[in-house]
Amino acid sequence: MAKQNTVFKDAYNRCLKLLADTSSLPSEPELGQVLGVSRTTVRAILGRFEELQLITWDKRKKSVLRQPRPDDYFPTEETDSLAEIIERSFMRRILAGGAEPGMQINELELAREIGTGTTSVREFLIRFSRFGLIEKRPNSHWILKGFTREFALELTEVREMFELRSAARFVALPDDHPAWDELTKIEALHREILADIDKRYREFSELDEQFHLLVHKASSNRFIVDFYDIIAIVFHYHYQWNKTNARQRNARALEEHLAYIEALRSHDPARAEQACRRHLQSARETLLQSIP
Amino acid sequence: MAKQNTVFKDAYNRCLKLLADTSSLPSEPELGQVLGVSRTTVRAILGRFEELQLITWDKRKKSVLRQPRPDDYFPTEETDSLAEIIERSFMRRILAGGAEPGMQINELELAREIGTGTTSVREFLIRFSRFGLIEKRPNSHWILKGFTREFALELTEVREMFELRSAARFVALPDDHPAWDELTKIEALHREILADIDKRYREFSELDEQFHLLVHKASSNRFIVDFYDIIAIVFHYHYQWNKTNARQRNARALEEHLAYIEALRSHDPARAEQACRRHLQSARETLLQSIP
DNA sequence: GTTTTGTCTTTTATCTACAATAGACAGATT
DNA sequence: AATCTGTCTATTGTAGATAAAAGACAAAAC
Repeated sequence: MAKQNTVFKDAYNRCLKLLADTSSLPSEPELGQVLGVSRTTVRAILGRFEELQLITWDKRKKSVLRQPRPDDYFPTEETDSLAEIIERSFMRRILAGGAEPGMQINELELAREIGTGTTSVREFLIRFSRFGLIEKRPNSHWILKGFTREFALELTEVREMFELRSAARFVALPDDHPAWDELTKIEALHREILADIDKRYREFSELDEQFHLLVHKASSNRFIVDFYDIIAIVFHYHYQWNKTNARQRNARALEEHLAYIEALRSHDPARAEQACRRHLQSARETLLQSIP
Repeated sequence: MAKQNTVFKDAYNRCLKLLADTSSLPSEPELGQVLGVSRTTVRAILGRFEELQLITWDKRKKSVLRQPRPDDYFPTEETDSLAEIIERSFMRRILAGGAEPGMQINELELAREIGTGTTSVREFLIRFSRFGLIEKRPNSHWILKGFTREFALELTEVREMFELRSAARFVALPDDHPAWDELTKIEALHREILADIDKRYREFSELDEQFHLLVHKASSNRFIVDFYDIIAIVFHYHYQWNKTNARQRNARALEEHLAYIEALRSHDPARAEQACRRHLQSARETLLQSIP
């Protein structure tokens, strides 16, 4: 295969959901907009719908014939892009598995294990290298620098610089800036989850990312915002991997976030800095605790 | 061609220089060490030397037969790695040429113009994307964000944060840390160049990079040190491109560096911060002046 | 006149292949 | 005993090919 048709399959599945709600579908360009794909892909989806007798399709008329059944959907494993598959595979190996710092990483071997071509693995490693966890020896292998204590300390040092700066910018944002609205939404979600913490504490991870990204964006600095990718990926996999006391940790972090949000709202730089520092301090401790 | 043999050609040229000074060459592993290549490449070089009757080669005996002539060397254009060629080509297009922000970048077209395969161009763009000058639309083209005023401001903002922090670490370095020795060497070079500024002001660019990298390394933080790559590449191409008042600008920067170095030597954090700020301020102004 | 569709071209994502390079191992040499 | 050489294998860097996806343009439909 030259290219996985995951874009098609994923858009197809999402389009099936749309189809469940209406009796006829909109125009091709509009569908493309909604699904975030090109007309070529939209037409491929419509073609398949027609084949499976889900719709009749004659130019502008696209009438729904029947409701989609569960087996009309493509299995979710097939809708992940290759890059996602490689990333997960790789992260599992280096975070969960006993991967020692200094270990060599072999493109060919990785590709064989994941069942993919070397090019994709190679491109992944190049992209991934900016996270500071691996390093290339030209004309030779990659070296795993490892998810070590030093890594975590260096990461949090920069994170703290960036987030303090961003928080300072945030409090100075004009009142009509859309960030305030988003902050309100995020705050509401915090309260919802806290109110039902025993059942919903797992939702924290995603919310955490949303919140901090919003703060970082206030910096209006692409380097600061981009750096948040590193933090996000580290915490993302870290949460998946280290689940001890998750409920309690998340509850605490939610409370800290609420205090932090309130401080941002106060427009008082000193208060914001204090709340930010307090939360970052405990985030750092949590991260460090999980590293042997 | 599957792979350019630039490693061979470059090592071959360097080995020719070694050959000019001795009557016999050391063992294969030792040569490999000196040249930074594997034994396979060393043996290829020795084989070529023998063919060209530069040496006789019988197992451990490698006797020099004649001095190398200028035409024994490979032309320097052939010793640059593909990545270097692509980088130069690309930077020329986006810095010198009238490349508008928002312009689309086409992998295939770039590859054709440079005369290389798409894979290499693609990998270059992925690596280059961390510099924040281009951005990928998945399944579609890259977008040039451009070397704009905002870019320069965002870059210098982070640079200033990082360098101030690094300078603060530098003054606290123990007296026996090797960085002090290197600082002494760099200072001496500054004085040499200043003493003959009219002829040697062009050497500043390289020295500037060396000096600031040394300071950044004091942070012991991979993210801070890695970020310096971005600054280095921007200033590198910027110096090549904007040569107005170069002599005067460089003289001023050299003086500022000397004050900065002295302040670092004083071990006084406040003095170091002041000197650092002063220099960064004028570096920022210089950079901004060159952007329309 | 604007939007949509049908058709066609171009570009990207990915695989495979192969020369250049690195690296491993046993036997030879000091 | 240590190092070096000869030989062999494995991996990387790069090109080229191809299906998937994007996108351009004119004719058709509203």
